[in-house]
Amino acid sequence: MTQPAPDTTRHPRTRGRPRSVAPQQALDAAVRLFWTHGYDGASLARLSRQMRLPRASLYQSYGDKEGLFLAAIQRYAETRQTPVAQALGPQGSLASDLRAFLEAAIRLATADPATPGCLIACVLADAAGNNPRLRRELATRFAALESRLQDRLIAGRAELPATADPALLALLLAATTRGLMLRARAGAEPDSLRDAARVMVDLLCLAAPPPAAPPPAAN
Amino acid sequence: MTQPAPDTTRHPRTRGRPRSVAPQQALDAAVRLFWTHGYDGASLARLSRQMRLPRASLYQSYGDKEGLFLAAIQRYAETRQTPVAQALGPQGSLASDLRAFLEAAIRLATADPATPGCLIACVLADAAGNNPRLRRELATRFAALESRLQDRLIAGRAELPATADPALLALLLAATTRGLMLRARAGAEPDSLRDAARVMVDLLCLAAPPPAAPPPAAN
DNA sequence: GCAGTTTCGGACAAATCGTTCTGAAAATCA
DNA sequence: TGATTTTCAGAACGATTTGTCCGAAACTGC
Repeated sequence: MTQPAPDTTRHPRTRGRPRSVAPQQALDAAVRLFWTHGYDGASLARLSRQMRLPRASLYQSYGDKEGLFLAAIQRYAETRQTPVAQALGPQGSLASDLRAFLEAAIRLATADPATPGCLIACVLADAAGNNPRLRRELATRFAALESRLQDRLIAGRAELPATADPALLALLLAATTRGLMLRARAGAEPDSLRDAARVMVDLLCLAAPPPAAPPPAAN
Repeated sequence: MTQPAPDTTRHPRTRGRPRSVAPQQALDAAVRLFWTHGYDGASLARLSRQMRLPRASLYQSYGDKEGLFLAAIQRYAETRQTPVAQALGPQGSLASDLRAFLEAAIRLATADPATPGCLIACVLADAAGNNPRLRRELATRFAALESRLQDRLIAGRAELPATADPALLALLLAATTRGLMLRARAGAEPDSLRDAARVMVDLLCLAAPPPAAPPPAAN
């Protein structure tokens, strides 16, 4: 009654009554709600309302609240986190790629005042305190980002001090990134975060004397 | 009945029935519970049990759950955060003081497997998502640490690059510290965090050519 | 010993939580 | 059209939540 059934799924046709809202669109609403209110703070009543799905459908699709949360995390990772990681390239110098990465992370954490910080670093991290399954999910997500950073650092190790340990630097960079996003959740000026991020990259890359072959993109 | 009333307060004498447990001791239990389970995850039933105080006494003393949480945050700041900040000295070189500070922070976040991470950076940060009062509390706590770091950096600016901005470096260092503690909550090896912290200090202080007067403590 | 005062201890109330159930609605297949 | 299948829409469930209440207990001052 609310919607004239706008197609919802791309799959040719299913048997029963069509869903009134596309699953991805519903998940986006769940992402926003968890992002804003946290795992415990987002109640099924509000989730059902914002997602425009009856509670029964939520349990049918995701099993329980934890399953819905994990699906929202997955959706967030695909639509929000992956683009940030892709800013790492490689497409420019290591320094410029790192700058682009941190810039994208800060933009993600400060774009919408209603969803400050990072869903994974701020919300999942807290919810993982109790729940072993969520804790494993968090560890996996953290390790994935660190692995991605490490790969980029190895690819650009010519622009790093010779003694640098890519694994350690990746852990450090990931921690700093999350710390900046956490600071955004507490309400920091995006520009000050940007400045701090630039300092971080300068510290990392200016510590290395420019090797024989200077990187393509100077700034 | 449970306890033979072990004095509880230092104040000479109050009128009515003495509290069965010292307020600070009770708050320590609240700190542990919030630290482990988060704000929403720590129910009044468990808090009352672990603190060995009836719920009525909790509401008498702290008004509501939020007030109790803020009191626990205050207690945590006094007993856990302040010692970490005091490691900043100044008592040695800037590099060694920063190393001591980060080491203390990492130790705090990894000492007890039951209370991983930082109560402020991990738990309060999440709870601040909704609550304006908690959000202001978080911003205040964050700013306090950054101010303390900035003071130490200014005091040791001779050991920093001349172009360094202490305010920005303080923001960056605080973010990195919180990111490392967040990583600890997700379950990281303390030693790898320590190594990353050392890299951070090296990046910061080795970027500066040693000035005329070398710092007292070399390493 | 007798008021006065404060906390204890546990029950209680109202609301909200996650979860399940039921019947009507809306589509496909035959 | 009629049978089948899936979702919608919302009520209902038991458990748990925060917050309150009240009599008994334990202390001080007189």
